[in-house]
Amino acid sequence: MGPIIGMTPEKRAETPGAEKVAGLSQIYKMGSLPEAVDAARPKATLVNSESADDELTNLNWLHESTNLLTNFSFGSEGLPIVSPLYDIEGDDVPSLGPSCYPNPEKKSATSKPPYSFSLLIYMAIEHSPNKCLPVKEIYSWILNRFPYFATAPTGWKNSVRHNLSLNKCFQKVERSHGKVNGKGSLWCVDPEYKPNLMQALKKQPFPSRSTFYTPPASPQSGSLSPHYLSSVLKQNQVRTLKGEKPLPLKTAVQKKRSYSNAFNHSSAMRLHESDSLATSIDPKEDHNYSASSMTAQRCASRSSVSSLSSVDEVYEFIPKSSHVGSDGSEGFHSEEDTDVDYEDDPLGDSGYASQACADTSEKGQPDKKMRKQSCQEIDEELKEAAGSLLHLAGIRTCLGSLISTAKTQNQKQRKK
DNA sequence: TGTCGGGTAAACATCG
DNA sequence: TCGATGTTTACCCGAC
Repeated sequence: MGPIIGMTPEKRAETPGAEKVAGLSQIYKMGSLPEAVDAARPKATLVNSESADDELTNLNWLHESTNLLTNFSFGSEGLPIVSPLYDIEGDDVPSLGPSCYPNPEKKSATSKPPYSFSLLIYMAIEHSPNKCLPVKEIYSWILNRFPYFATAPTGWKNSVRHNLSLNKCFQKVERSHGKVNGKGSLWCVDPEYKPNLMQALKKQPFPSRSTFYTPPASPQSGSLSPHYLSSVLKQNQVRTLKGEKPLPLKTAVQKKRSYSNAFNHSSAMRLHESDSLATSIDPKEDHNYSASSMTAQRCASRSSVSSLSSVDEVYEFIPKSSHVGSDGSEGFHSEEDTDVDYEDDPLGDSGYASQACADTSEKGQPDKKMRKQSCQEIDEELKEAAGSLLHLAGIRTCLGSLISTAKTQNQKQRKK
């Protein structure tokens, strides 16, 4: 892969510990890091991870959805945004999968991932809710995602530590004193080097689904296919124009919750995409908000157990056997699958409100009134959410046009 | 051919 | 004392 700018081994010249921590303190204005990261996030995006998924009024999913929608249209620096997701999503989206890997399906799950240790660490850290992980959890993340390392010689852990120590991209943060988190420090990605890492990540070929093992999150997690979401969005735009009530998107979201863990969890490119988008809008923008917090929100929103700090805990929550689909694909769910699941269990965990309303009314439950009332309340919230989505979509559109206008002007100025 | 990034191994120190 | 963690050094390899 290409060189990562600024990754020269100069850390030894730095005084370990104090300066780095101080540096991060400046970045995060922190006491202990998780709190500080939270504090660094804009209030509007602050999420109680425990309730994020349950709260119907929570609009993180809108952030995510609009991000996804936008990411389909453009990437940063004119680079096409491509993703292993595309390989999964179907024919209607560009796919680089097969061309990146000859016979990707034959690529063993135990084959070496095409990412450098720096990138693996980066992905692991970025994938964590707090954007910082202890070494042990970095190991776990890598192990979970790349089974190759389960059978690989133990030296890889040394390499991970070596990278953490050597790479300027990674900063060590002392754990907060109040917590008993075991020994060792937390490792974070230096925001200054994020673009470099992103650049390096972009240059990576996409691993096959088997190489990049993607454990699904909790059943409650998941995001939407851009196509599905955009279709609902379009419908709602039409409905709004007609003066009709928008479709309860949140309901649709919940219905589709388990739609695609791959979509939700292909962290490499999801990081990629979100960061690309963020930097494409304004490279000077606070990384914590534009990239990290968005990813963090996804981590928070994608899983009801995301309040657990450990990815281990999250992944252990779901048995690995469930990752393998009937078609042999690992950790990926087709839309059809989840639809079937949904039909099998329309209420399920998804809390599909309208369906619940219909069911309860049909069955003539004694507390009809109560249920009807709660259904109405839920619908109100759903309307609100739908409205917000439309609003955000509008903002995105405006931003998109502004960016393109700016680019055009920039090009014109350059020509002059 | 030299440089650089990446991978690996190893030694050593520190800490819980 | 032991194991995990962190740092440093050295060497090799491949890409450019």
